[in-house]
Amino acid sequence: MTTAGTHAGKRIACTQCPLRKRAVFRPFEQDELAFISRFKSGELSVDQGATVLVEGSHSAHLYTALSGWGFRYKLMTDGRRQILNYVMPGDLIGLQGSLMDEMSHSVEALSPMLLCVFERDHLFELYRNHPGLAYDITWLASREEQMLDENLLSLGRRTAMERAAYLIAFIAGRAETVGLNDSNPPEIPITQQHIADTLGLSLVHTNKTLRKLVQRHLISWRERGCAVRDMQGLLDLARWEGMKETVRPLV
Amino acid sequence: MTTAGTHAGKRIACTQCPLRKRAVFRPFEQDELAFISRFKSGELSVDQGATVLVEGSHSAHLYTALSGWGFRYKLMTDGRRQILNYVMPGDLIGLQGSLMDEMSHSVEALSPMLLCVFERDHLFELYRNHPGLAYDITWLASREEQMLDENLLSLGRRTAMERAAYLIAFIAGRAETVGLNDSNPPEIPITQQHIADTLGLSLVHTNKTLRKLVQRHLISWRERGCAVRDMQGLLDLARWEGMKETVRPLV
DNA sequence: CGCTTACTTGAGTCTGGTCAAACGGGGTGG
DNA sequence: CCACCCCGTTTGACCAGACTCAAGTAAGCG
Repeated sequence: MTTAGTHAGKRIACTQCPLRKRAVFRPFEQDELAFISRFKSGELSVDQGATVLVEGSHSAHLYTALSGWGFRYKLMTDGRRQILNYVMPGDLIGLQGSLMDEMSHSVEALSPMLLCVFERDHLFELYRNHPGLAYDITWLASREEQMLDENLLSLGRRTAMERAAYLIAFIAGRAETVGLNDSNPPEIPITQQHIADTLGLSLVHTNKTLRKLVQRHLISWRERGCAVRDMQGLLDLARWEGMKETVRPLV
Repeated sequence: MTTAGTHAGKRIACTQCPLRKRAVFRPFEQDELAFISRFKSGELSVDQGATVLVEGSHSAHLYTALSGWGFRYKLMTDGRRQILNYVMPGDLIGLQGSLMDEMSHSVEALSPMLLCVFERDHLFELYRNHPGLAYDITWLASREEQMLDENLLSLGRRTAMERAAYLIAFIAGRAETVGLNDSNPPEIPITQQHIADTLGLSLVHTNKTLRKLVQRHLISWRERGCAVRDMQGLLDLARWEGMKETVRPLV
């Protein structure tokens, strides 16, 4: 819940960024890369469980996840927690804190994470001098909105089983496109409590639901890890078409 | 469900826009207004119940609501409907259709609506020549995200009563800041089915829940209309702080 | 070895869902 | 003018999915 991370100078130059080599990310122009490189003020490395951004704060930074897993969530005053979405490499976080006065959600690391740090003060300069990048940022915000719409549909209209199937297919699908499959089979480093807090279900009922998915050979579960065994089965069960992941920008 | 609307030339010049006079909207520079005026390609007037944008389409337009009420929603193939958010004057809609390949949700009018029409093809020009406006568009997208986060928390973690209270307070609060209170007391032109589809509840249970809110004198209800009678009571019941509505751009 | 974290499982309860029916007002065709 | 219908709302009876409470297991760690 607490814990910090280590700031460090730039270790990786943006031009060398390994993430950028992936096919999902659109190729950037030379001058765009140069600007981003200047825009980048450092790297932040955080431990599993560390809080990267906190609700209510007015963060001076904007981050792009480079590696690892995290999640965005909100808390109610009485402690109820709702996980809003998961953070994976290539995702931009903290935009709200930069644009509006303060963050309206928190972000926590699910695994060790490496983040690229940008100064919010330079954001407007980006808008002024690099319309293409500005457009990209809007595009990323719009994509986040799309994911939230999808999650909202799920919470509102799917049954527990459908929701669980949807969620796991959703996370696994995203993870795959950004190469979060270090282990084989690729595993999602998550706790049943996280799933419960995402689906809007109790821990106990989540457990029973996941158990059924395991029995149907759709997924497998081991402590703090979930792996997809039958993606199509999950999609069918959730009555979901899957996300159309298109080429996208990496700021 | 079907129905069209009438396109019309510009009736109102952006400089004369009555919405813009409201205190919630930040004052624009002369040149910004001039650009927006050129960017605006017309007005669209739609009837109650008309579909403004449809999921899966690749719209050539982008709209700003000028007057009236609407809502964004998604459908599952088997007909389940989830309302994602409500559209009120000043809201920008159709951005997804402009940035991404296609809309991932539909928009329907709850009342007659007047919309300002922009050409998606000119959007990039806006980014190129008016970084301030580009920034504003991102800001609006970010605000939408904030509202979705809030709705997600509600669906996931609030009880039926809390959800209903939250929703009505949320809508009424937003409506007030943009002056959607033609009638007195201001009424939300909505059906219990809409509420149910927003809250993720059945129609029957929604009815019973609303009935309780009426009995507690928190709201009043008449056919197709809901009015807040005790805003603080609703906020307390929902354990919600309300939205901090700050000055915002109107594109 | 004892403690903690994460996952399991069972029993009983309750919130919210489904089914069915009815009401009231507005509109329409006869 | 009246009968009829439709839409939105209301209510009751019954059912089930999800919640809470309570325990227990298994793995990891100091």
